[in-house]
Amino acid sequence: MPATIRDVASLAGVSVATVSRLVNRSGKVRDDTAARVQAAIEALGFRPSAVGRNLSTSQTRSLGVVIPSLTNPVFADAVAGINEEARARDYTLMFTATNYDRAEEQGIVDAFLAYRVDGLILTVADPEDSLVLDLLEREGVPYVLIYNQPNAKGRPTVTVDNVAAGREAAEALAKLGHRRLGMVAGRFSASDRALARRDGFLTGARAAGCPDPLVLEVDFVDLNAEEALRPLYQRRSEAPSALFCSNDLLAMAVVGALGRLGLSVPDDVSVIGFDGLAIGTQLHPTLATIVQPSREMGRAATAQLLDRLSGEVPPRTVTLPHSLRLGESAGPAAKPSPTELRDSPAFEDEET
Amino acid sequence: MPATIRDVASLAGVSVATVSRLVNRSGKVRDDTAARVQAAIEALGFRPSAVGRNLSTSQTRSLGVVIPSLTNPVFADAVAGINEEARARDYTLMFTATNYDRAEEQGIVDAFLAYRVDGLILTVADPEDSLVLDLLEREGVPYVLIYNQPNAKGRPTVTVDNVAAGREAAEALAKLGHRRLGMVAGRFSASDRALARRDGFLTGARAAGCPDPLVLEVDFVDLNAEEALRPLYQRRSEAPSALFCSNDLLAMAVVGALGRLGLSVPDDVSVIGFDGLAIGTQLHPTLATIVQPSREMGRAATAQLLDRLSGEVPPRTVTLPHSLRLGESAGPAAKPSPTELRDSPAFEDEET
DNA sequence: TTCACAAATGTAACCGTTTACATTCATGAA
DNA sequence: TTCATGAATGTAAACGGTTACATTTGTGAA
Repeated sequence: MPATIRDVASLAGVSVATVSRLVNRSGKVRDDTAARVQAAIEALGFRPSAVGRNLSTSQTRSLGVVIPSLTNPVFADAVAGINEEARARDYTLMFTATNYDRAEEQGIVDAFLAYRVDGLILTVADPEDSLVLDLLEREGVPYVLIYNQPNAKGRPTVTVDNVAAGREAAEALAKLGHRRLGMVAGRFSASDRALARRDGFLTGARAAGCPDPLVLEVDFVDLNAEEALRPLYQRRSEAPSALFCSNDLLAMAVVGALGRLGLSVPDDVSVIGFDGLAIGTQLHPTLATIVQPSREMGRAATAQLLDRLSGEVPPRTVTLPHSLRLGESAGPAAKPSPTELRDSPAFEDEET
Repeated sequence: MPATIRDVASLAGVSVATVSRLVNRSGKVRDDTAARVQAAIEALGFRPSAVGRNLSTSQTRSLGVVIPSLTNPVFADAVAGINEEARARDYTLMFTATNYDRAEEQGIVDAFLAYRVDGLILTVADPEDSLVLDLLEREGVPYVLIYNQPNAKGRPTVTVDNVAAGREAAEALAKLGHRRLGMVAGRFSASDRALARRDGFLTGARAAGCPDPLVLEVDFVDLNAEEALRPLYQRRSEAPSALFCSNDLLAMAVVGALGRLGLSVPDDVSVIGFDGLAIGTQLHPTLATIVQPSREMGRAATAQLLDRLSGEVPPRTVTLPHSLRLGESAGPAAKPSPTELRDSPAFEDEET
């Protein structure tokens, strides 16, 4: 139905090659012919078909984006960054969320490959053991991971140092005087990064001489933070006085749940999240968190991928800097009462 | 580089037509030939090119999605719904965010049209006066709006009744005893729905016999809620005791800002948002809000669009039900002190 | 066995571009 | 005027599928 390059050519009385050259500035055309062709293009409302072009050039100038979920704003931020960079370079995005479902992941990548995307940006459950990534390698389709941990298979990733960040979270809490630390995380099976953050957190806690933090794994998708925390805070004196959460959304829920359990943040319990969601700075108390540059990660991943497509650079793993944002939700530990001092499991570790 | 249908055909010793028929189940092929072809497909790792198919069938089984921003989870939720429905029907999504920028909007739609998407789902700044929508009409490309207000031009939209919802917000606050109402909104120029919510809110306030609410327009993208609210709450007795916010993200920021200004929610000020973001139920206090079924809106828009593509239904505007979720952030108005009673502008309106 | 008819398969044009290569045109030098 | 040369333009073959139509094969009835 829409006008084709042949329609334009015949209306302007030139060959398709000339039209193509003009449209793509890929060759010289005399000014007067150019004007005639241009007029024909406008008269017909000619819009070159990317489909035809894709077929003939065997590239699509499109990228596939595969992330677990848009419900977590951290991914939305990354997609925003991907979108910006792709737009700037005149690439188009094919997009989908997998809802943490591996079969879905596979189906989607199949679809993207059928569309012949030039490359993919994705976050997968486990990069070490991922059929989709194996498939991409086999087919030679370039890709970059984001958020995923750098891994033994050397798969190119743009991320932050989750282990170091976890360690810093523990250190920060210890420096505030907390001894009884805890961590609340989503299922580790769905998130290699949460696992890395935990490892760092445990290391940091030990290094600071704290007893091993309690780690609470919760169902992030269908969360009831209050129920999850209630048993823990039934015996308040033994419960963690500071909680590290594997992401900000979780941290916000934890702060809310503590409030509803009658505990004050940060007076009774400190909470620190991970992600650096913008909304965290607006809340009261503002959310303490490890900030990762999500938008920038999206941009960087896209930039690398597109550079690779134009053959300039090899795949590589990039670690972007994170930072600690000490919001109001993390405060100094309360001075323990004499009884608590005696009962506390932390007591024996205390320097004297 | 990848195997083509001709490769498969020649390896299996059949014609391309037979391969095509098998792949698409579009015609009969004898069992033994089918097996031979199947074997060839697997041997070559043949993956039919959507590009070739698109060209020859002149459809792409892809949809364009254009929304203002992913930073607001309400859009992310809708996209999740769109994604689900599209996947279920085997359509692929091309996606982009416009950052509330009209030029960007135009460029993106141009790109999507070049890719020959079969249809579009979008949220625009102003559906009455939108060059992109005019363009789509002209080109005869089917589209559905989401979130946008039903409009004079009869453009198909999936939305909630924002006016009624705004009215209900006012009524709910009035029923809690509030008289001095206020509204905090993003720029109306970027959001026809915020405008509709305001209109409804004002109507509702009047109907309940409240003085006209103060309306505060703030910069949503680069928000400093505390600064925006401070002047208002300098003279607390005259300031609104209840605030309606044009979206949940704003409401969360307002609750936070009030807290930082030393005001308690809901004891000093009640806050009610709009959207029904999931995180609102996790906060403390939980966020009162008008819930709109974002995911469902995305699904419904997609379903309608795809049904139209298969020629079954005409375009139409659909209004989905919203509901009031009375969270903890909205509470009864404080009994005014005698002085306040005398000074209050609301006093004269009070029933006696 | 022959024939009619249906089932299975094949042939080739077409979808809308790009582009290598061929051709024509304009220009200035001889 | 003729010719060489470079600039401008044209021709036609891809690219990877689908599909109308033609052809071949197989089946059962006469």
